[in-house]
Amino acid sequence: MDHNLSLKPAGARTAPGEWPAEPAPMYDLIELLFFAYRDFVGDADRLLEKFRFGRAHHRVLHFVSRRPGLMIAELLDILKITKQSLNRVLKELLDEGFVEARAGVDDRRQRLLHPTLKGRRLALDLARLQSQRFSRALENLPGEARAGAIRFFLAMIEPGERDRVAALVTAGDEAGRAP
Amino acid sequence: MDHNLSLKPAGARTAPGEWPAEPAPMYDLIELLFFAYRDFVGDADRLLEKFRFGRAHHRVLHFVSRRPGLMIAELLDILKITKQSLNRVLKELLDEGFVEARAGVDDRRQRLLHPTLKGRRLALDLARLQSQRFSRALENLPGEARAGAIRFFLAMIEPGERDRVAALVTAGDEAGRAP
DNA sequence: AAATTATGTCAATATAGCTGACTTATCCGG
DNA sequence: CCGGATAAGTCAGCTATATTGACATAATTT
Repeated sequence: MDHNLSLKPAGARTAPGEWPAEPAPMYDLIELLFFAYRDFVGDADRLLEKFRFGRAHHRVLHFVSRRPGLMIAELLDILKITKQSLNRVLKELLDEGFVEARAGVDDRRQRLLHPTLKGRRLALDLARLQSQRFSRALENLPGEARAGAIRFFLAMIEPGERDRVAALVTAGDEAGRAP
Repeated sequence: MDHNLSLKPAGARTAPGEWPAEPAPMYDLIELLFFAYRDFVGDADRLLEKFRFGRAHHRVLHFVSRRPGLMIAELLDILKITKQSLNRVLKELLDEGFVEARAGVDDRRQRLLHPTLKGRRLALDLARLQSQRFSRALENLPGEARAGAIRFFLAMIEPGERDRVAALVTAGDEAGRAP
């Protein structure tokens, strides 16, 4: 099971007589992340297909389920897409009853997004699929692998975004319980 | 720097009096991988934009640079796209002199793909950008983090594909040197 | 009342992928 | 040497996801 893949030091592949010894690109990490991510989203893709949804729908449904009561503007900020892009996908989720929008209480211009029961179920099924892949991956790895992966992913995120993302990820722990 | 993010055990968030105690989805890993991957590809996207190329061009250029002499069929198999999809981007890379195709020696139907000097330079620049993100991420992590990440990514890949990918990743170590 | 904000909408465009159908060139086996 | 298989290219049309720009509406703030 141990593929023993490229665990040699990354640097120092320079012809003899060259100077600053630029480290070699980390092709192993680059390629493995590419394939790992592809398989990771592939799980969800197959389930989404049955509802004629795409990845865009998944992302919206996911964050609406994780942060019920989310404003449109917040969602746009998380996803970093334009409102026109969001609208097509969101409209389909609303029309087909996976998400519902309630007018804000203190500001009635706001449309606060909530998952419906159906929406929560699909979001949970999708999250379970992806969690299963993580579980299976972690099964054969040492116990600290999960915490290590979390720290690694966080470190990969753009520093300026890191705190926002960390807040988002932990915030979801409190929300998403009360219907 | 330590965000101490969701390092609590994942399971056992069930209302009192429920039975098989299904583990809670790993929202932290799911979301962190999403954001980490987005920033990871974002680096390359910005450079590619200057050449009016997209991610599709990047993937083709990357694998052609890593495995010079690659056949079209092999490339299709790696990327898992159709030849029609490949053709558009490959044609642009050929037209603009980043990649060149040479007829196979033993089988002249084959078009063996090679990066040009220009192509190799761009591929290297892109790989360097992404490697820098890995380096910066690993800087603040323990020494075993790199090997841990490699094992984790490999474990995330679909089991049936794992050996192929491992072979691909290690194979690149031998190729990519002789022009 | 005027300006700002939150959201929605119309139109056009780009990129990246897909299916299906058909062609060309080459190779290989009988 | 012929016929089938293989490697690749091409044409047409479709979908999904995103973009920019311009404009509309309603509610809130100043």
